[in-house]
Amino acid sequence: MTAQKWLMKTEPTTYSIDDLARQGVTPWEGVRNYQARNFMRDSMHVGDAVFLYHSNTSIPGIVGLGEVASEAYPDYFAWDPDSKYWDPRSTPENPVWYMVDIQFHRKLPSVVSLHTLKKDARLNGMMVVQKGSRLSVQPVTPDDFEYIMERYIV
DNA sequence: GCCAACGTTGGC
DNA sequence: GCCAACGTTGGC
Repeated sequence: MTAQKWLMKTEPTTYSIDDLARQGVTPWEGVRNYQARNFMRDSMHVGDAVFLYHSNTSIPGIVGLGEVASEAYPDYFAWDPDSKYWDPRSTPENPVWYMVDIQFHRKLPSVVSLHTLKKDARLNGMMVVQKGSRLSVQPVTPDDFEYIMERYIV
């Protein structure tokens, strides 16, 4: 079975592709949605390829490539009252939220915009182009991933 | 800044 | 268990 592929959103004002480029690898903390958590905890594995996506910005779209660098482990930011990701329901004994480490591969020379993805009929099954799609961690089919790589990413 | 879509919460 | 109210996401 081939490795799963993913799309992970981030708001560039919070954590951008440039921040990731600088850090190289980072814990992907702050995911507070059960479906997204389940994908990370149950289906992600080291080595899975990731599209890094900027949301809530002038040109939303895929801005870089990365890789899952750890299996899921508890998001310890949830235990820190000083963190904006604090959630008192989560404890070290009973973690509610999980995260993975993400390894930077490269920043794209130009954004593969959401607009571009939406225009391409070949991609109209993709989760991110669906109206109202808010999931910040999404699976991408190997077909769609490969197609985007070949068609839009040199 | 607006607002549609969605997820969560809590009263009943 | 239903569903209205509320909060958040994120495109535009």
